[in-house]
Amino acid sequence: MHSPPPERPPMSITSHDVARLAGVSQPTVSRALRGDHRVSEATRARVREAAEALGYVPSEAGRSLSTRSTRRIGVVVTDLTNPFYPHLIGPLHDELERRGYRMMLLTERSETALETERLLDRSIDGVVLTTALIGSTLPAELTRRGLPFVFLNRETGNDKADAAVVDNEAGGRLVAEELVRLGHTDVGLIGGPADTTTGRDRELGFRDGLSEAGVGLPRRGVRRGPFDYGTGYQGLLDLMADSSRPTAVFCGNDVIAIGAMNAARRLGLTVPGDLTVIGFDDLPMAAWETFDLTTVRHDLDGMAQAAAGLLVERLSGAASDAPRRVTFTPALVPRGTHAPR
Amino acid sequence: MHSPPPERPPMSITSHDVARLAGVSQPTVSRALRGDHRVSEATRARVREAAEALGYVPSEAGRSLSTRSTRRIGVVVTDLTNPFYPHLIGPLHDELERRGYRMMLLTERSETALETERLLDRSIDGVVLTTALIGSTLPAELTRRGLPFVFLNRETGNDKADAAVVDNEAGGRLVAEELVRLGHTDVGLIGGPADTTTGRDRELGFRDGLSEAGVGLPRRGVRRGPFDYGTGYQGLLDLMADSSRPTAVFCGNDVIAIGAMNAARRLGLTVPGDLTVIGFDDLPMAAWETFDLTTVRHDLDGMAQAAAGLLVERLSGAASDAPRRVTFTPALVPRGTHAPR
DNA sequence: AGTTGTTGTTAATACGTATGCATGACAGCA
DNA sequence: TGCTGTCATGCATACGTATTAACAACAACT
Repeated sequence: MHSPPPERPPMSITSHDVARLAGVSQPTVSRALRGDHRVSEATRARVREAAEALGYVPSEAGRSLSTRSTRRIGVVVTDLTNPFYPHLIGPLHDELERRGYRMMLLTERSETALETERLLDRSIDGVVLTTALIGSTLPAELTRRGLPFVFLNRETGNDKADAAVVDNEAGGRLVAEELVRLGHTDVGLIGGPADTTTGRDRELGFRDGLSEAGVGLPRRGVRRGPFDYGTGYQGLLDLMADSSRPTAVFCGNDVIAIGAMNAARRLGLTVPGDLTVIGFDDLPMAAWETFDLTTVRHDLDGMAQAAAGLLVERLSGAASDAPRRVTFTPALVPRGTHAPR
Repeated sequence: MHSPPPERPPMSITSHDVARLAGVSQPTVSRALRGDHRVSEATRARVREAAEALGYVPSEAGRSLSTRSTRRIGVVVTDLTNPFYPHLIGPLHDELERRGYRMMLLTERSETALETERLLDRSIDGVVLTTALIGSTLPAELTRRGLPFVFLNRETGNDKADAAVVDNEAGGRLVAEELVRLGHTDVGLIGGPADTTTGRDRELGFRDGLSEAGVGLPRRGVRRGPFDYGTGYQGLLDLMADSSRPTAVFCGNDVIAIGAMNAARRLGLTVPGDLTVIGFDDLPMAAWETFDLTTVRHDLDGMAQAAAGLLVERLSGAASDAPRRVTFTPALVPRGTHAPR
């Protein structure tokens, strides 16, 4: 069974009520409150007063229906409890707000048709994809339906679309160069998923950097998994259970690195004495004394702002047709978890 | 040169298009797709087929306008980067989803009139308040406007409304009793804001528990601040700069406790050797080896689910008028950060 | 054969706002 | 005084869906 029909939701004030009170027509109310210059000052004042008195708030649905735009942006994320995303979404929210848009968070676990419908019911004007997977068909679908979108942080690899991303390869290479400089020859990698550009490209750059210096990355020195704590924790346990223990490990992001450090602690390994650990992202957490994590920093705020800018410009028709990419350059932040071999 | 200003947003399929293709009227499409039993099987099939073929997705605005309901819930939060909230919002999102509602995240810094409007433009059917402040006028305003809401985690103290909360006083008392049992007589508190029920009541219970055992909590042994890392970090530095250094500190939540532990590390204090630290919430982070934090656990998921349930029931009119409270009982989780004096 | 249902469908309309078009008032000008 | 133009406002309508009421078609009773 279910709920009985919710009789009549409580009355609410419409522009007609305001019009009646102010002694004008409904369209005049609309124009007056939206600052249309064709309304006389006297009338505008009267309308404002009436609206104020009644506590009038324009209906979002009515406006959307009429203007065919919602001033709302959908942001697709999978896992909010991963600290990375709040730090990405915070600045994104603020920047969208600043540009007159509201953020609508869409926490999608999978790309079911049902989930996709939520993007297509015209309740949002555009989409920010932060957790795109390589090979995802969602972007193509959005393009087909004419719903503008922008990649933030991750891409799909194939789709040509607006994007704000870090140069992940460069970041991976930075870490490789540092490890080489420190004299490490037995290195490990606990990377992100292979079907994400962030996972793939960081690994790619890391491998390139190593091989240029003649350092190998054996297959059994590599573990991969979701960008979360568990991946780092289990990944390090696995790596260390193997006969060829690495002296340094590059982790796909800070959260993985923190998982790895905790596992190291459990194994009684000191960092960086017994093991060098390097992360990626430079979340605030990385700077905590407990971790003091050496990592790769990039401009998370700037990236989020750029994505918001790209999308909003496209929505306003100000953008050219060609997709635009904004790439941020990462930098190594040396802290306390790396040491010479 | 390129696309003209997108005067007409790209065509989109409406129920009229589906009707035309299926050779029926628009209302029939509406009924057929929504499973109205008065539509014949044959017609329903034809309509479904047509809808499928055209890729029809009903317009959310149209539906909202007509039904006067959006199946959307606004969730008010201040700071997403505080790990506590994602852990609260995750299960909340899932439970709302399960009950057929979508979550709309409203990240509000302040209670300006402008912000409040977003709650009142009829784009949401109800509100979950997770960061209510004691003395806030927002709940009264919502009541006045007939917008149902529920308190989750925090309350305002005065308003009588549905709420899902922990017994914060009991939690604080648990900690006091444990510290007393361990023989601590010089105790400190780094609490949450005094204008939050979570901050106030945990302190209240803690004080009660202490005084019942004849242990005092001197004014200079108390620091308060936002429920964040910085509060814990600076709070502990301050406490330890004072002449009367406590041997144990109760922190308003886990995030504060982690800040405090990091400060302890900076000061060269060992935990729990030199200092006992106890938190509140039992976030996953608390169990990390690095912290191994003794804390107070409560059922975060259950609380979020309860809040969703209370609100949805009220929306469906199934709830009685009387406000209902669901209170969760906390329990001490002994880990590695507490020790006898 | 006439009445009464029953079933499946359409027509008309409501929801709240925004906008193109028409209109009325009034000033400026000759 | 008539003509033109500007300004402020109202009228009619569109947006997309859901719902009420009306209506056919047809079966089932008297």
